[in-house]
Amino acid sequence: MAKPTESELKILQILWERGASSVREVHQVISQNKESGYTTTLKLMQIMTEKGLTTRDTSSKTHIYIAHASESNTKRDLLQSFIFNTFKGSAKSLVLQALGNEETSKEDLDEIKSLIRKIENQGE
Amino acid sequence: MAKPTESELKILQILWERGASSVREVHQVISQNKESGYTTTLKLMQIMTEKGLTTRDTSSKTHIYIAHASESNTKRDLLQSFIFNTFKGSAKSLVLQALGNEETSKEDLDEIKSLIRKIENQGE
DNA sequence: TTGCATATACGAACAATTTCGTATATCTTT
DNA sequence: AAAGATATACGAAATTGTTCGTATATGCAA
Repeated sequence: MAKPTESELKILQILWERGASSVREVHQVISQNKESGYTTTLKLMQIMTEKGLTTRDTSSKTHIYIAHASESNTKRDLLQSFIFNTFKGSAKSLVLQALGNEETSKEDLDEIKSLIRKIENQGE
Repeated sequence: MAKPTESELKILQILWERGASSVREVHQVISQNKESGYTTTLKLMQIMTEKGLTTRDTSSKTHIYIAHASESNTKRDLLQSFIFNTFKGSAKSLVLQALGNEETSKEDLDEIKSLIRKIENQGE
């Protein structure tokens, strides 16, 4: 699956969240944060379909688009290459930086600890 | 500080690691992984200087470049916007994904746990 | 059935990034 | 001092991504 650009990712996120949607629906969500033309969104979604990032149902006048790239795979790949480019491939560096930077709530920390425990116990 | 592009980041990483370097030195490192012309690297480093990402000592024929963007700030900013774009701003999601994806060594997990403990004790 | 609202198709402008060729200056060696 | 090696400067092509205008088709309402 091709790596989505930043704009394409935004559209994928909307499709993942809303499920199958028309261009107008997607464009409405985008317009909430950013001024942009309707045909810009249309064109992007057409390109995404060419790339295989989305598929669409063209049986009625209003085409309905569906994310074809899965959320988990896409995020995994993007994270992978981000770690490679920015942290020389070290997931640990990334995690330490991320936890160090932000205010992380007690609940979030608990969740992370719980995952670590699970990983640690896998070898048994 | 302007956000570096992917190529610029690669150069910054080299400067962070090697310290002050000439264009040729940087280009030699880049050439190990990827075929590319010398003047390409030169041009990039000139642009980076315009942007303020690097400074240079032009007192001798061979200019010596120095990273001006700090490693920690740059990585923090890049991580910030990556989390925003890809994980809707949730550092927790990113960490869970990163730990889930990769084989993380026992030592790395210990280090992460230790940081978590430190964060947890900060409020006391 | 005519006209208005709304859709898609598609070329092309624009912008940002990357790449490189060529001109020219500066050392170093003979 | 001349020649060769090595540097920078800089314009511009090539590439990739984003944005939009305009043409045209389709459905709906009066």
